Amino acid sequence: MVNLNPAVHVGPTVGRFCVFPHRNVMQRVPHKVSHIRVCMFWSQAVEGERAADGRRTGRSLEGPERERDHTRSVSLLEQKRKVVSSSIDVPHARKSEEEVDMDKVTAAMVLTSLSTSPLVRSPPVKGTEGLNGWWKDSGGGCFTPSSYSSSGYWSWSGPSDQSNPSTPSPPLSADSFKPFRTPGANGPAPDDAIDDQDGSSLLFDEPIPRKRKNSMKVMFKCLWKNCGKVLSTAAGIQRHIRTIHLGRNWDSDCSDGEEDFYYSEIKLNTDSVADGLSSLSPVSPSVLSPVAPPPRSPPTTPGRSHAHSNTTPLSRSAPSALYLIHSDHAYQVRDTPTKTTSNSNFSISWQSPPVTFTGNALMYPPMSLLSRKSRGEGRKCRKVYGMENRDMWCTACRWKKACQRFTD
DNA sequence: GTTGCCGGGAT
DNA sequence: ATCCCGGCAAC
Ligand SMILES: [Zn+2]
Repeated sequence: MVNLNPAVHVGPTVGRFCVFPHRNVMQRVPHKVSHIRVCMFWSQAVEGERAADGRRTGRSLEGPERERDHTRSVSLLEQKRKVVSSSIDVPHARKSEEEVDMDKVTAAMVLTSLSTSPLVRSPPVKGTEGLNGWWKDSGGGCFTPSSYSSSGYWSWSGPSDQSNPSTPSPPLSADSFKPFRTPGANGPAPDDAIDDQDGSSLLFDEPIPRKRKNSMKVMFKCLWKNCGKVLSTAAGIQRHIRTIHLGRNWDSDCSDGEEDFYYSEIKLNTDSVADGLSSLSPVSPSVLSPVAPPPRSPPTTPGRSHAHSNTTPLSRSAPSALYLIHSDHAYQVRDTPTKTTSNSNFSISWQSPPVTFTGNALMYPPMSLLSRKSRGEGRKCRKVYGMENRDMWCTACRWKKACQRFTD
């Protein structure tokens, strides 16, 4: 369509040479209606929730003449959210009673955490919709049994090695799931990485039941006046409070949770292992290792100048971005130098970032606001080659992803 | 206004 | 997996 006949106005002498974009001009035909069915990851039982939305993208040339017609987005978001909550306990099959129960509990917890907007822990999402951002993330992370493998990055792939692509996620989801789980829940699950002793996962009153990074040592401090005892396990501190201060009986059985109010979690930053390489271990190390070998905490991201330096050692995706940048260029059609990083599938944990926040009440605000990622200032393919040579751009640029040719 | 690119949709 | 785009923040 749109023939743009090259403005070959035959000049007096020569036809003016003109480069014009003949890129895949007719690539996207205006097409049909797409039902936006928001199929959440594990529940797609949404019916009646569809919006027909004729959205065509006639893209005839470059930029400015694309047309859009409908506005959705907000309502869409709304919908999604609804989906989540409405189908929150759509279990699959019959289960034993306990399990069903467990599901409910889980569901309840999820709901709870959805509705109580997280106070601190402002994830680096947009200012406007912190909650949404958060919600999205946890959605991906928590609810999917085998979430969305390529969770973070739009392209990842080890050309040759690559264990199967769907593996990476499990630890991930499992991990993020943790907070929402009831201690005994998974029956035989040998879970419990260091950080979550049975007792502690019960405390949801605390704003953030989130995953902890491991360079932190978490302690629990009794807040009872004049006490100030510090124990290393939640169970311990609970017991302490129950017995010493509340005068309850010793066996934990029915902890009505009251003691939760009297202790607080503090984290000691034992961050010493710096080694950057160790982090190559495929999945987020914290989850796998039972003993939480402090993998490393990148307080500052070495590579990219702008980084999203987040003071907390649990910084957001910075580190991963780091190796991603150099290691996965699979999509890169040309200039693919080599593909460093021998193997080790990096499946990046990626989703954890928003989840990170560690502390709770005690956490003083070192700086809740991290600088937003600044734009890399170097010019990129787009600028260099210009719109009209779009097919000289690197693939990433063409896809509006982070440029891989001119990395900063 | 433009540029870089994240998040996510479509295929 | 690949391609594309909406939209946003940084310019
Ligand atoms: Zn590029």
